[in-house]
Order: sequence, then C-alpha cells, then structure tokens
Amino acid sequence: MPEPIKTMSEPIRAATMADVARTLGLSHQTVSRVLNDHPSVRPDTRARVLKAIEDLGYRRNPAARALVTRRSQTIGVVSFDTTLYGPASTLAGIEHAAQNAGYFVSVAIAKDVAVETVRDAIERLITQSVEGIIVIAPLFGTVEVLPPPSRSLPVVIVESGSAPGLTSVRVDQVEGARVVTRHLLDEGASTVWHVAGPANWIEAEARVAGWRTELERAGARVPAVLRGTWRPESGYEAGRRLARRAGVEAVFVGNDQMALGLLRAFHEAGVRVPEDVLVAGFDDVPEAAFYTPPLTTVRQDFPAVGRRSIDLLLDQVRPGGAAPRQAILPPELVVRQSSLRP
Amino acid sequence: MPEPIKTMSEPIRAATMADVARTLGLSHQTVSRVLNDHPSVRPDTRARVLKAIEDLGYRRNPAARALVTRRSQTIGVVSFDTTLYGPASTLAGIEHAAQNAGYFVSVAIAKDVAVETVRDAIERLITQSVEGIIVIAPLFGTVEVLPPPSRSLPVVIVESGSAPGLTSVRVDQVEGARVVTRHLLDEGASTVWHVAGPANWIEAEARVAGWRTELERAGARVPAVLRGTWRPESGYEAGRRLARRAGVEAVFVGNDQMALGLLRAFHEAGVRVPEDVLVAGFDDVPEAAFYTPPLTTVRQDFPAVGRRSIDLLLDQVRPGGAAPRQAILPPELVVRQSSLRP
DNA sequence: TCGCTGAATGTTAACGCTAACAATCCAGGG
DNA sequence: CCCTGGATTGTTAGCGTTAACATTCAGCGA
Repeated sequence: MPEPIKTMSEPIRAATMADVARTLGLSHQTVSRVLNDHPSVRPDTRARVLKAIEDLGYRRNPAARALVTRRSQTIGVVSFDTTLYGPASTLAGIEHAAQNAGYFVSVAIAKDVAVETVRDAIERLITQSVEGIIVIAPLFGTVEVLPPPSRSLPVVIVESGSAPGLTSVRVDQVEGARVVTRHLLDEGASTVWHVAGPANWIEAEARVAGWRTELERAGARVPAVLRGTWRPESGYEAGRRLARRAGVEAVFVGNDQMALGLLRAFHEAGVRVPEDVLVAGFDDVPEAAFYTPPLTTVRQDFPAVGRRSIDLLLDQVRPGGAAPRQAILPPELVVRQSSLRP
Repeated sequence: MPEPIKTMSEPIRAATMADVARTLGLSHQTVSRVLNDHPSVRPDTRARVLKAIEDLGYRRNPAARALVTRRSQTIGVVSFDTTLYGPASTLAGIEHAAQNAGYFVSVAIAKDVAVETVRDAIERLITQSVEGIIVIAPLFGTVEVLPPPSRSLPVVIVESGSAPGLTSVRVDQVEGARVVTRHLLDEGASTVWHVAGPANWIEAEARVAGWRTELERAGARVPAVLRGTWRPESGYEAGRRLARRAGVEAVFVGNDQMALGLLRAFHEAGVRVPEDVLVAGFDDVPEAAFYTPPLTTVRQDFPAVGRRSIDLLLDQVRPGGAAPRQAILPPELVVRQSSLRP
C-alpha cells in the first residue's frame, strides 16, 4: 500500500524571536542582537542562537522591523511600457543592484504616458512606504509631477532630462545623435533625414537636437523632422514616405524598432540600404545586428544606467544623504553595414 | 499645469491615525473605521475624518497594518531575463492585474537560470513576506525548488509545465507548435526542420514535441533538431548550417528572435524566403511583421497570461482559498509572408 | 579584599495599526 | 417615563521588532 503523502504540519503561526529565545532560555533581545550583528554577544551564544533559528525555521518579520526602524528596505520603480528594450533592461539593472545592496524592488508600471497615470503610480509606491523612487520618466511634464525630493523620499529620474535639484541618470542622447549624424555625413551623405520619436518624449527631442546641431555645424541642410511612435509601424510609415522622395541619402532613425520598420518599407519600395540610402538607428537592441542589413546604431548601456540609479538613490537614502547629482553616461556608436557606403 | 503630488513641509514625523483623530476630538479607532469602510460610522463623521486626513496629508502606515493583519498586500514575481519579450509582457500583465486587485508587486530577477539562483530569488521574496509568489519558471527543475505551496504561501508557475498539485498558467506550446508545423506542411513542404531553444527549457521541449507529433501524424520524415539559445546569434548559426544543406524546404524556429537570425543567415547565403525555404517563428514579437520577409509566427497572449496568473493566485490567497488549477491559453497562428509558398 | 569596569544579557517601552470588547447615546415600545 | 437594543464611538490589548536603559557577572588593579 502506498504511503500517504507527507504534509508539512503547517504551524499555526510562524516562529517569533521570542520563540527562538525561549528554546534557549534567552531573551528575545539577544536573538535580535545576533541578527543585527551586535558586537557584544558571546560567540557560543551566537552559535546557539543561529542553530535554534535554523531549527525552528525562524524568519524575521519585516513588517515589525519596518514599523520600528521606519525603513522598508524597499525601493520603488515607476516605469512605462516595460516591453520596450530600454526600460526592461534598465529595470533588470536596477533590480540587480538593489539586490546587492539588500533592497527589495517594487514596481509600478504606468500603462500609458498620461501625467495622471504617472502620478497614480508614484502615489501607490509612496503608499507602500518605499524608501526611495526611481522614475523611468521619459516624458516632458513627468518631472513636474514628482513629489519634491526630500530627505525622507529621495527620487532619481532616469532617461529624462536633468532638472535642477533632482538626481538624474541618463545616457547622453544629444551626443549619441551627434555622433551618428556625423558618421552618416562622413560616409558621404550631403545631409541626413531624421525619424524622431514622439515630441513629448525628452529623449526624442534630445536626439533631434543632437542631429540638428551636427547638421548645422557641418553646414548641411536640415530637412523636416518625421515623427514616429517608437514602434516599427511608424518607422514603416516614415520609410514609405521617404522612399517616395528623391534625393534622400541618409536617415537617422530615432530607435532601432522604427529603423526596422523603415528598412522594411525601403525594401518593399526597392530602395537599397546601404547602396541607395544609409540608415542608422538608436539603442542597439540585441536584434539590430541581424536586421537586413545589419543596423548601425548607438548603444546605450542600460544595465549601467540601472546600476547607477541605485547607487545615486542609495547615496541619498543612507544617513548623511548626499546632494542631488547628475550622472551622464556616454553612448557608443556601433557601425554595421546599414550605414557603410559600399 | 499638472499639480505636483502634495507633500507636507517635512514634518518631523508623518501624521498618524491618532493625530488625525486628535484634530477632531475623536478616537483613532474611528479613523481606522473610516479607512476600512466599517458600516457604523455616521456619514458626517466620515466626511470630517476624510477631510482631516486630506488636510494633514495622512497616509496609513503599511508596516503597522501588515504587522497586525499579517498581510503584506504584496505579491512576489520571480522572473528570468526580463529583456526577453515574453517575460517582460507577462510581468506587465501581472503588475496591471495586481494593481487592480489592490496588491503591490515585488520583483526578483534571477540573473541566470541556475536552480540556486531561483532558490535565492524565492527566498528573498519570502523574507519580504509576500502573500504569494508567481514564478516565471521556464526551466526543468525549477518546480522542484519551489517551496511546497501552502495556504500561507500560494505559488503560481507560469510558462512552465503543469505539475500536479501546483497552480499553473501557460499557453499551449504543443498545440502552437503543431499548428504551425501543420501550416508549413500544408504549404507544400515535405517535412519541416526545427531550431529549438535550450533543452532545459520546458517550452523548448514542448515545442519540439508538438512539432514532432505533427510530422509523425503526417507521415513526414523527422529531421534532427537544431539547438539554439533563444538569441538571434544562435538562430544565425542554425541558419548557416541549414543553408548549406540541400533539400531544406521549411524551418520552424523556436522563437522569433532566432528566426530573425536565421533569416539573416539565409539572406547572406542567397537562400530566398519564402521562395526557396518557408520559415516560421514563435511568440509574435511586435517586430515580427517587419522582418524581411514578414514572419509567420505563433502569437502568445502574454498580457493575458499575466492576468490569469494573478487571478489564480488571488483565488488562493483570499479566504477560502481555492484548489490548485491549471490554466491553458490557446496560441494563435499568425500567417505572414515568410511561410507562404509564392 | 573591595570596588570598578566593561562585556554580556535582560527588561521595558515604543512603533502605528486593527480587533475585541466596553461604553454611550438615542429612539421607540410598554 | 423607564427600559431595551441598535447605532456609534471609545478603550484596551496586542502584532514582532528594535532602542534605551537596567542588571548581572567576571576580572582586574589598588
């Protein structure tokens, strides 16, 4: 006959410090001291306590801890659409760094980019009493919604502009756009067209600015900006329009996804890349090297952005909180076939 | 201009229920009753309390609440690499659904797929006393690491196999693979090659199984499986090998990213898709429609997976916890140019 | 030998909230 | 006009932890 399935005998309630102490004839405070690495605990007492903790499967109650210490050991992250490559990688970097620092990460994803939605997300995190907030805040107007950063609730904004008095981390978008534009000019284009992201995105405008600056510096004509949504569909649309237009020699597309759509449209229209038109994107998603043709783009080190954000946030969270700072990370031009004049 | 979130001018310490009560000459318990929608509070008292709460900028202290109610209002999500499309969208779906249900989401991202790492991630969430855990657990062996699901800590596994006694949510991978294989055969291929994901991924094996089943059912020869890593690089490698091989009529690639790499390799080798070889992927990432050629694939409704996970988890979390259940969502074949015999 | 010192441990009081029980109030029936 | 009972509000006691202060004990120098 088969043995009955063994079941954990689910204790009525979890063990507490007092329970651990009782089995040893100690006070709960000694257990607390062991857990908090207090210096004056005899080594053998420490060992016995640790053993008892193990035996009873004791875990500290974070709520009780948070109640008395006033620290939740949790930081909140507000993000938009995490299916985009940038936010997703940034989040991963944040989580990793937070983990190393002994913090938990609570996320609030804003479904749309409305200011209201962001406010709600932040509100929810505050309700949860996070110790600090990282806002992946790519829109104009987002910064204004943020609670004024304070000692008690530091805020770091990521991939946004840098607002005075706010701590921010970002990749230098203007520089990235300049470098890639320069590269396209160097490859022989007399000017460069630009398919930008939505005008309410800070990064989109920064890339436009960098692109424009470089064209002007080179004395090149500045064509009208085409607007997209970051999504491949919009790149495709832009591509169709540009394919119909004569004299387009090079296109700098605001991100890789749109660049993919544009390549598709060019392909359908019989416009060859790079033979007829040079193309470059922005982000360096993992797929970019495998587009047809492989895409020249500007790499952003998102994991580093995540790490940096946590560093700066914790600097402020921890006693003697540091002053707000701006971290600007360098972009990296990655040249592939799509931009190389054959 | 949007109003910034209201912040007190940094009082020494945040207002408590007692503070709110005091300004009204009430007891803190009445305030608590208002906040918890207790029926017997006079309407005008309720209004006054609400007003005072507003005025003082009072917020409930979740730690104190959690301490006494023994509920953290938080659910934990363990995920691998969130830069992959599937996990990222699933996470977004989870967060959204959790939010609607009044729960917070805490994430633990496992950097690698080692069983140890997963165990750590789960451990961290338990330490945080989450009320339930959703594990995006795509690997064989992960299920074994999970704490035995109990009333006190329900677990839902996602995109994994279904283990008896565990609640799970997944898209029917076998069916998806069968349908797409069938489609390729219907398009005239005498057999279909398969580039699979890593053998330790449950989904990879399920897709292999579905593919094999359909080939056998059709009496077609079953070629050797090629192994990839889900990344475009590995699809590229597989593509190069298949391009050298004569008689390849159709390839079912385990995911869209690898399919992109394979398309690239075919392109470089002068193998035309769909003229020479039919190709299909799996997932339907947003870019798939813009690959060259547009990719036939199997769509998985990840947001729905996320929603479903939360539903099933909360069913168990809430009083009168339901029995474990399996939810299996249907996949959807999306036919595009890459698989259509011209 | 005595008292002093510091190490080790114990005791007590919050932290801010909810739950259980107690008290009060008012309307309506006898 | 008192009594009863439901509606409303108040009081008290934890929840499990850390911080502050108290106590104990051994060892050491005078």
